[in-house]
Amino acid sequence: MRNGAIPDIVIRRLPIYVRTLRRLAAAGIDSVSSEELATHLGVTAAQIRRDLSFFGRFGKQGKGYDVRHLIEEITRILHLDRTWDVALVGFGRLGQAIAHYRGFEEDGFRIAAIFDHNPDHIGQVVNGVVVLPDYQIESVVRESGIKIGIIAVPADAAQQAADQLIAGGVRAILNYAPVILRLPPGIWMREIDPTSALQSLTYYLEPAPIPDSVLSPGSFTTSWPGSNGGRTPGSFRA
Amino acid sequence: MRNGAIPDIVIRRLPIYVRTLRRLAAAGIDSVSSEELATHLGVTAAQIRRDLSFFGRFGKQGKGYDVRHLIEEITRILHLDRTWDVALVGFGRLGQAIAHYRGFEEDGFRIAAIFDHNPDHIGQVVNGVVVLPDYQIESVVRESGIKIGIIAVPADAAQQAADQLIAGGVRAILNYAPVILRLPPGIWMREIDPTSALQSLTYYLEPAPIPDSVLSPGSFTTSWPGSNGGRTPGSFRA
DNA sequence: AGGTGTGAACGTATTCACAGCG
DNA sequence: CGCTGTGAATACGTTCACACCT
Repeated sequence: MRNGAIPDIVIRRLPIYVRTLRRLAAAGIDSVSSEELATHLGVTAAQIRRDLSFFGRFGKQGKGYDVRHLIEEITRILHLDRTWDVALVGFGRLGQAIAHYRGFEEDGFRIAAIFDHNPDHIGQVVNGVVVLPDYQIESVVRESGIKIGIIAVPADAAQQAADQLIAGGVRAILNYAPVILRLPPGIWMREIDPTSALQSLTYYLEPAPIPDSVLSPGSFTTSWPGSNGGRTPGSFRA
Repeated sequence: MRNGAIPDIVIRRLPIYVRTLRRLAAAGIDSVSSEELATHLGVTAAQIRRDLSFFGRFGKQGKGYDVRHLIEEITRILHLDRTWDVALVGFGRLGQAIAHYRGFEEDGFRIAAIFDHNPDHIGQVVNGVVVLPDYQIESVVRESGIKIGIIAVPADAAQQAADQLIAGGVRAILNYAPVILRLPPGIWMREIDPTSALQSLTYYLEPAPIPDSVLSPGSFTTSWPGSNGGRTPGSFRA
């Protein structure tokens, strides 16, 4: 069991561990070794053992980890043993898609407030939540004790949305806008940026379209080596 | 100018550099020092200089970088000086949101083929593109020479979607499904995973809702220190 | 002077390899 | 014996600091 600050990169892997462990549990598996779990995750066994060792000693020597127990532990570490209210700013196409997405709810996040600038959107109702004008962000967020915000507004409105959320007491932000947000210390943020993901992937593609000649689909579709075979970054690094 | 393989993490930063440089260009700025650019980006000047040095010597001593020229160079490095056709698999709520998203188009990506399993979706038309049955993925992707795929299907269908895309010649995948894809060597992938982003953010929040007493909003909303002040990970690390 | 490009130093993350426990 | 937990070794990424160029 380590002490001191835990690296953020370790924290970011924990949700994936939980997700995988849940699938194992659902498949009726109640014990895994770090080696088995590593295979499912596409990482090394040493990494899993080291990551978990930051928080405690959850394994049994010679046996492995109890799946259900490990799920509970990580769930507790991440504070996922409760439902979190979230404020969504932006109810354009993207915001509406997010508001209707059932996945968040299943994983313990509830969109408890929605804000937009456009009068046409204000007053609409999603899952019992009314879209409010954006000038109410600070007060509503503070009064409802919301600590998590999702930003789904155009780039030029994102910084202001962040400022208002933070003024209302939000301390964690999921940002879908393609801008770099300036955040005060103590505020945590993750970015969702599909466009730059695509724009970095093209680096690895041939500049010109290949004149569909020698396209050998053999050897490919079959099974294949462990995690990180031929220099494609594994699931996590990406 | 370095040689050999360039770290993927450097590649992933380049699109953000371009985005920021474009904003500067639009603001009529035609020259920046690494220091100025670093301020805009929330990273260190040394990192920018080092990153760029992997590809060439684009700066002028005592002057900085020519904005327009640097945009061109990075655009060329990333192969963004053309339009890329993309295959979208999945036309449920998420897939439809992606299909309608104008942002990709603006940045040089064209959704040129759409596939789904659900007969109700097949035959629908978006921007002149017909939704095709998923068993046609491999052949259509191969015949149209598409190298980039977007996966927006449920978790349990994602691996098969990936396999079919790859069988058709796709070499880069943007995966929205919450599963770890097994990919053969030579295939590149990025994940879009809002749920686990949220689930890792909650680690940093108090487990119990704070009884809204001392919520000092002072000192906050104002301006603040350089990039990475008080231990919130900067824009990039996140 | 002003700012790049880069060796060297540093810090962080991953992997090795094994002592020790059940 | 099998597998964890962890020091030690290694690999990787970032930052420092300065020679050098314009």
